[in-house]
Amino acid sequence: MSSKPIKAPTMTDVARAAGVSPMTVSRAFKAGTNVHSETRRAIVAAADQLGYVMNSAAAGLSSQKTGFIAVTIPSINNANFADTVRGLTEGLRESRLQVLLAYTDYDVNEEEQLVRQLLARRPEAIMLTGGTHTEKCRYMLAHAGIPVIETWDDPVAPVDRVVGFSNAAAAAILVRHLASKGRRKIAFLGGDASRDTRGLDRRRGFIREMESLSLDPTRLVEAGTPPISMREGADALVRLMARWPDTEAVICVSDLAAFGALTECQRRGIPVPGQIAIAGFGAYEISEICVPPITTIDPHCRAIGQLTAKAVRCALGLEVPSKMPVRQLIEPALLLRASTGD
Amino acid sequence: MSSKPIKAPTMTDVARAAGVSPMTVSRAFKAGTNVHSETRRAIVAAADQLGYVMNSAAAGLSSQKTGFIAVTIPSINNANFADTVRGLTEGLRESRLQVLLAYTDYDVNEEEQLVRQLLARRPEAIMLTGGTHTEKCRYMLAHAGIPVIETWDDPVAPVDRVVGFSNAAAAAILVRHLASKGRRKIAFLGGDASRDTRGLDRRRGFIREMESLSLDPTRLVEAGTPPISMREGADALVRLMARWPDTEAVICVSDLAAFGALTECQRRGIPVPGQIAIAGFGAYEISEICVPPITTIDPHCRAIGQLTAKAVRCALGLEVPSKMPVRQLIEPALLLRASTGD
DNA sequence: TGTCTAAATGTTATCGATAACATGGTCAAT
DNA sequence: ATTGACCATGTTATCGATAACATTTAGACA
Repeated sequence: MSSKPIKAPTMTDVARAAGVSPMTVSRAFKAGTNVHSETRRAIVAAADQLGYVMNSAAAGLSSQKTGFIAVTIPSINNANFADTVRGLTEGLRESRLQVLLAYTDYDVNEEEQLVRQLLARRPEAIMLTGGTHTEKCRYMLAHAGIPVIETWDDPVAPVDRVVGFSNAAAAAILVRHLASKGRRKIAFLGGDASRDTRGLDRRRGFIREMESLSLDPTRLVEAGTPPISMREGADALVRLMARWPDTEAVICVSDLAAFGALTECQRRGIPVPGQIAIAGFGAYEISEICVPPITTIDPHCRAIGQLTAKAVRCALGLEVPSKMPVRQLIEPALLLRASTGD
Repeated sequence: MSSKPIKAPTMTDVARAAGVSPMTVSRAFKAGTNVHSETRRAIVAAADQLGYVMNSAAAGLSSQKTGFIAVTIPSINNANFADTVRGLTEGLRESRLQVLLAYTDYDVNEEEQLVRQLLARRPEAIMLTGGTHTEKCRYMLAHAGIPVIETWDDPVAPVDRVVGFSNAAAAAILVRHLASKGRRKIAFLGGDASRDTRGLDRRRGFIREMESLSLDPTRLVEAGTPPISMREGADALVRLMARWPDTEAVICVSDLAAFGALTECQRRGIPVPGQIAIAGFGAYEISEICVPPITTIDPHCRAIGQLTAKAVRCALGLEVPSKMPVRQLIEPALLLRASTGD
């Protein structure tokens, strides 16, 4: 069936079948146009009969409106980014804009390719996860002539608009909390340095805050290539305890790594939080439901998506008043759980 | 910056800047064409300088090749579908095809909308998750004139090609295994009936196999609207034990629900697998790493994606020999773990 | 009745690229 | 010198829709 390339019907075909001009068909498919109800009915009938599906590439070319916004996320298998996309989709539902998704695999070079491909389809705006890009990528974005929204970060030199938070500050919150509970030998468990700039920012925030509290900031364990899996979190905990057996707390780059570390403690009979406290990042469901539940940071993923939607609407003039700060920062929340003795 | 709608440069702009005709620019960007190396260099330089990005809508219109395939998945936050997409992407890397992703939220009406929007962009093939669609959706797919691949299912009346497995048979495998271990009072924990047809198929397979073993197939707990969260799995376990306190095993529609149920047992001091055995579905990482690890079914997600890629290449004649069965069934694997006493 | 307005529809040009064909050069073989 | 093959490039028509303008018709109102 698929092997016969029966050419898909065009608007002209529908027009002929309905006995009108192509322009009338075009209007019939667009809301808010003056087409006689009977004519419209005949056109819709003809279209259904032919199995007609509009060619939106042609429509976009002609009208210069493609009706979608592009979104890059690091991974399609991440509850945090999924929530952000959900918030974005919700916030755009009322408008005529769809979301076109692509994932970068936590790689800025992959991102550059992707951004090129996405911009080639002429989105009306683009949302990026993170504020670190290749030079070429920044240049393309800046010259695309559309609103660009960087999220999940607080970039020093934003391309355009920002909806995010400081990953470094979020890590610092955890450090301060653990220190306030009397834990002094605190480790950071994260991915290796080449990718996942948000994870790197968290590590940077960890180091800075440890220093400012006059604590040793060198207990850093590399768990592998981001995204860090639960297994990698577990393995890294083994290395951590081998090298620094007296560690009193570990801050993990994500809840998934934290959960992996927790399970390893369970397998080894290390009491949590008795001997070691564990904290994660992201407020994933697992951190709430596991036993014991894990202290974490909630970055308000969905709100990021919703605010991004608003930023897009403002930038495109779909919202009145169309004023809104170009840089929107969200305050992450600390969720205290049993894994840190709370 | 984004507020000034500086029109993006076109191929004609690049041509002018490089002192050649637009056609030469077009050729310069296409591999395997004869363009003098110096000319090409000048064109690329001009394009970079202008921040030129090709308009692939126009290119697709003209060449009748859009260079992408459409993919619908139920959710962007699911490791199983993510793995399938990854396998697909890998399998398509060598070809000129990109993947365009959209998610249905486990809703066939949403899927219909989505399929219409995707077909409107004229993909060269489309992959769907599941074999259940609205009538209109099937009609559109059948008339799109492109290869259609239904996955993650074994549909009775496929639209075109299939790469999948029987969800019912997979559930039956679990039933047989638990029965063979002497468990007779087995429950099924799944989502309510209106959505997620793959989950429904698993339940159907559970009931049929229980009946054929002369066991009571009526211990069915509804955990909420798919996708079932860990929390919903935990809550459902509470209801299950309230209603049928003597239950000896529970098969969950996914590993996430199974893990939720497991944590609830831990909170309530119910021994697993001592009092109750727990099995999941999907071979998610969590089922392997949690304590105790959970018995599950591995549907070979990535292989589904890879085979789909191959099916696409065959259907489009990119592969020699371009012969391949139209219906590819994969055998899910049973992974035995401690949660069922293995 | 005549004039005006709005609704309903058609006509033409255009969006940005590429296919198909046309053209002018270079170089080797005859 | 002639032929032909091939390379490099230009020209024209076209993909499928829509914007902008043109036209026709029906009804409202003076």
